[in-house]
Amino acid sequence: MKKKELQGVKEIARRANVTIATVDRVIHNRPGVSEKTREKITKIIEELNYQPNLLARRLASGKIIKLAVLIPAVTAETEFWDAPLRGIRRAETEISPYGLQVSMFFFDLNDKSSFTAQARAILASPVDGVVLAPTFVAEAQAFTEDCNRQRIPYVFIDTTIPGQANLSYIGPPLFQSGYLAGKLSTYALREASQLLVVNIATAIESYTYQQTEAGFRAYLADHHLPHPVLRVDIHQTDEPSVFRTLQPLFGDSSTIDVIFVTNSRSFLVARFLEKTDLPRKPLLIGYDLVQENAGYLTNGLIDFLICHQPEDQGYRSIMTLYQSLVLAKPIDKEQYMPIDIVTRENQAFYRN
Amino acid sequence: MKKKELQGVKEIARRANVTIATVDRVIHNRPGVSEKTREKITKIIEELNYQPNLLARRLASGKIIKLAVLIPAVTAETEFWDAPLRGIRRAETEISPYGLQVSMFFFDLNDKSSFTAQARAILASPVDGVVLAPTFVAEAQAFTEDCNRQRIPYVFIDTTIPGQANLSYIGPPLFQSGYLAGKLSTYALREASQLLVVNIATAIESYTYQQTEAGFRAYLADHHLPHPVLRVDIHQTDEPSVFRTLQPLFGDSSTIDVIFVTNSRSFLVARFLEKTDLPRKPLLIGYDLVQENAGYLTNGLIDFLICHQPEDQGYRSIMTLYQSLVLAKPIDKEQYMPIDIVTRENQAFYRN
DNA sequence: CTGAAAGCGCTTACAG
DNA sequence: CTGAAAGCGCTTACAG
Repeated sequence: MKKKELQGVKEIARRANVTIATVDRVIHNRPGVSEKTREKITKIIEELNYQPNLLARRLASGKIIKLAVLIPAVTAETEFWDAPLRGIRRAETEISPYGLQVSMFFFDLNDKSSFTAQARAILASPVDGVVLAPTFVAEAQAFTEDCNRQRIPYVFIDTTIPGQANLSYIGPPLFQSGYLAGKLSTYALREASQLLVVNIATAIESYTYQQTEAGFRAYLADHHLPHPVLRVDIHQTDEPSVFRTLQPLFGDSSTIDVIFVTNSRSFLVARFLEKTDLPRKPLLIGYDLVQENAGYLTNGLIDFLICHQPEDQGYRSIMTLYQSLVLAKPIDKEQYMPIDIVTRENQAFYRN
Repeated sequence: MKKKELQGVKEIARRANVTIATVDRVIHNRPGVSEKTREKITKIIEELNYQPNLLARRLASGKIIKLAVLIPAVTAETEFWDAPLRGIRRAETEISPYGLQVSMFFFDLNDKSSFTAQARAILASPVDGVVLAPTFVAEAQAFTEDCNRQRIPYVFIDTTIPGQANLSYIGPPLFQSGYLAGKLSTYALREASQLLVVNIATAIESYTYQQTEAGFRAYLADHHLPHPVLRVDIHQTDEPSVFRTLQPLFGDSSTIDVIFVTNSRSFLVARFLEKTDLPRKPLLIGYDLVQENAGYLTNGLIDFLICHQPEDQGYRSIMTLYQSLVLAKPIDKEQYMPIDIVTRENQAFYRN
């Protein structure tokens, strides 16, 4: 009577007096097992506190899990998206040995129809999970409805749409991010100061900008700061458009001491400041350590960049699907990124 | 003639007209293979751009890889170490399915001999890799020499010793961290201001404090700020000792407008400020979002906490060994953490 | 409803 | 110096 110490399904099978095939059926809730043996096996599984060996599982099932990613293409103007892309690639190399595969689909931030076309391409072939930036609200909703119908889980990255069935949102806490910008503003406030909020984007209606600005104003209100807040929306992202809009605001008697740019295009404002002769440089707060911003941070025209670890956002978006699909872990619906303050002094060590 | 598409070692073996055992020998550079077949197999491996299946490898070799961690015990006074510990635990659960095992060894920050005793305990049983905080220089060196001799790789966390054979250092860039503190100081500087650097620790001689203070002073020098910098070393970390030392510095005519505490014990200074009636609260800059500091950040007695993602330091230390030992990846000798600025406004989202 | 067998891509003795 | 075989802990048809 030698009882070898068996492991896993074998040990369960031995104790239950069945074969491992039956054990496997119970583990995966597959039909074709009598209630009696199902109960017996379930009990043993609990007794043993059985944890499946994931390596063996992935090795045995030849299946490849397919993930798709739908984000803006990286251009000179939208360099921001390079960082999430890097994070996605890093996650991919990390999990590809375990039988996962990631396909990229890029859309044009200036063209809603490109989003729809790419979304369609994703659903044209089999896919087990999706990461997307739901920049265009209506188009994104049409897509997620299809996903819901086909029971394909999806994760929002960088932007969110409230009230969706997304597995998770991975991105900044927008309101609080603007709130911090409000705080940073105070370092430059004098009695007569005015503040200026600048939105430079083609999709100004975005939930993102509203939330961010609301947070910014909330800080000032909470601290009873009476300084007026101006705001300009610049719909075209080219340099002439930006200059044309800003010039009238910075006359000789301008008291704008703080400029808050609500996205990564603060370098356009810095460029304006660079070419304009002002008696006193306003404090300039922007978003994201993209290359052009980095230069202006170094030379002092931009004072603060608020960042939300874009590389990590990309990484986490993939890993979240991995954890849900492969490890069956529960997932937090909101995964807020930290609100990082990047200055000239710490920028070299920032993980972008 | 049906040629099935074989994978991995099988395909290599088929092409080389040998068995997979021989292929395995070549892959692992084991002896007992004729030069001729070794060459033939090596060539095929290159042609195929063969990537071993790590799952299969770990599954087949029953071996368990053992890691040991040597860090300070978490106490009320050294709560900082709770965060790296959490990161280590997170990494452990992530990699334990792949046959890794982590053992913890804690030493007492007030007792060098406890470090040595724990170091000895680590080497008493088989171990494949070590993470350690080399707080006590001489003791740590004695230990790492043993590791060198036994060819056990080790990673430094949070603190480093220059010129060692450590696989990697994972922690803050100290000088630059102090430099940033210098920058933050300037928000409170008036013409007559003095600045105060406070070291509160039992091991004042540490390389860490020297570097940090050097960076702090360097910022002021680089920007031609003529304000005097005082410095006090407080060797005992109890409240009375701290109060006794600080009191004389904050007389009625004190012009100290900035206090920079070089480690996580800024809450002790905050407590002093809380109980002392000063005409004008100095700007207080400290390190690490430990609980006691968090409270003073919220109520405004501490203005800035500089943090270096301690949880992530722990996580990375283990993952670095994993990547080296299991995936045979090359490792950066310096893995500098970002220099994060935590304020009342963004503290809720900080990943500590 | 249950089982016997092959196989995932490797490693590990052991035999010759 | 090389090979034949068993096995790691699972999954997947297929048979009954």
